[in-house]
Amino acid sequence: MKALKAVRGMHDIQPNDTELWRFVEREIKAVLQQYGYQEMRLPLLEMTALFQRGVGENTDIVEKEMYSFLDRNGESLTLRPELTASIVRAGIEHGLFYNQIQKIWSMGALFRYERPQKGRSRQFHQCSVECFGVQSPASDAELMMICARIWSRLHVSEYLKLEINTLGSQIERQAYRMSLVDYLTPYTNDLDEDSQRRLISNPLRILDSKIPLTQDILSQAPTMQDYLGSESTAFFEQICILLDQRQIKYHINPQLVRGLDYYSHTVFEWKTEQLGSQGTVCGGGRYDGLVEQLGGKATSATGFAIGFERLLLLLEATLVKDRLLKKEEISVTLVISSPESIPYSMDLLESIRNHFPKIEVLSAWSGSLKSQIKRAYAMGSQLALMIGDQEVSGKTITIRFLKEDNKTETITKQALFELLQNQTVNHNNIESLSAD
RNA sequence: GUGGGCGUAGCUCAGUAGGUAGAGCUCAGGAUUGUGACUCCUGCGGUCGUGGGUUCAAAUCCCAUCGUCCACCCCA
Repeated sequence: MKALKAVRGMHDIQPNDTELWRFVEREIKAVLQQYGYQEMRLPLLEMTALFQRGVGENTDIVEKEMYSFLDRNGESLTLRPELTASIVRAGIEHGLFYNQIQKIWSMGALFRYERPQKGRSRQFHQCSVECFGVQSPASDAELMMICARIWSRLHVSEYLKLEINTLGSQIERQAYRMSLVDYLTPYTNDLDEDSQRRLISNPLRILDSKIPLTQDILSQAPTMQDYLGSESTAFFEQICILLDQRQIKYHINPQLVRGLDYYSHTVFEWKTEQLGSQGTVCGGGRYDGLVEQLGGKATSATGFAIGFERLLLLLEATLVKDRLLKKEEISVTLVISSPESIPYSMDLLESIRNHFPKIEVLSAWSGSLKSQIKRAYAMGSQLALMIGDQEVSGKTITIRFLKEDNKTETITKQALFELLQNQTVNHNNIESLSAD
């Protein structure tokens, strides 16, 4: 029989790692709430046409990376390769964009059929943040500030660099695109294979080619800036002013293009050097045309997406992870000397759980005394509750303070509860102090 | 889709003139008759990724295949 394994490129997140995931999710949500964003939860499956129209027919995502299949009724469905299209679809469907400002986030699993490598898997997770109905550049700048605040809370600011660029309006972009094609066409044979292909399908993408010869040719090419109108220029400058004012450092990268078709005006990426070639942890920009393109009325929109796997890799690579995850719960571990102690102990533990919902109450119910004690230390408990025949018959508990010189004493259940009460109070005080 | 590295115990890995598998860690039990960490002893644990081939004999050589990692590509 063939061994059952996870599908290629789809990874289990194991118990050791979920704590970090939950921590990061919690921090991101907290920041988003500060800015008035609300959560939306969406289906994993959408009609294939949504992504064809939303993401763009000649993007790599649509051309070769989608998990598409026919439903039983013959309709083509696709596992979502990104969140923005789904959010826009849902917004249109429920009339959320009708003369309203909507600030929405969503997070979850996405699917792209790609060759797995570091920072890239076939099922991965993003948090996508979108602001609809605000045409001011303040909206673009604010999104970058949200990101900066998240990095700060996660202590990774120093590892992430912001790059920004503007693609101009649709019309300006098209004019530039034509002139770029005109410029490059005579050099077609000198371009690398991929760039030759993109000359037809998506010429702007050639700008961020890594091939030296292609970059040589591009050095004399017309630039986007030559085609920006005064409005677009002012819009971009306003964003820079706002970032400067808040002392958020950025680098203007004229080669920054981004692969999805729907962007216009602002595009930005947060990159790190720590993760090898997949260093973009967060990317976003303005996509004023998307709502209309998907059948809604024209609506300004900006947004970004954070890649969870890459963010977590960064936390691990920089060892920030170890600082973030300090165990804060009060924890006690039961140690019994024989199975005869089980009924008395079970009753005690359930009683503790009733009175102290926040305390972690652990038990192995088996193994030698030695191994149970070892486990109590390993789990980080403050207290071991040791129960044997003497405790059962005397209705007492022998406690051992695992964090303070292993002091041991035998006390009544009531005394134990008072002790736990005090510990909980002290613990809460410490917590509220450190929160300031 | 293209190229390269790697798949041996739960984990990290040794095993390179082909001779039917080892270590450390972890875990369990004991030395210590009711109390972790050090030390010592014992034990659990492997169809050597999978399938073919060469050979008296394959973890080792050959082929295929799958997975993984890194890079290209692309993006988060």
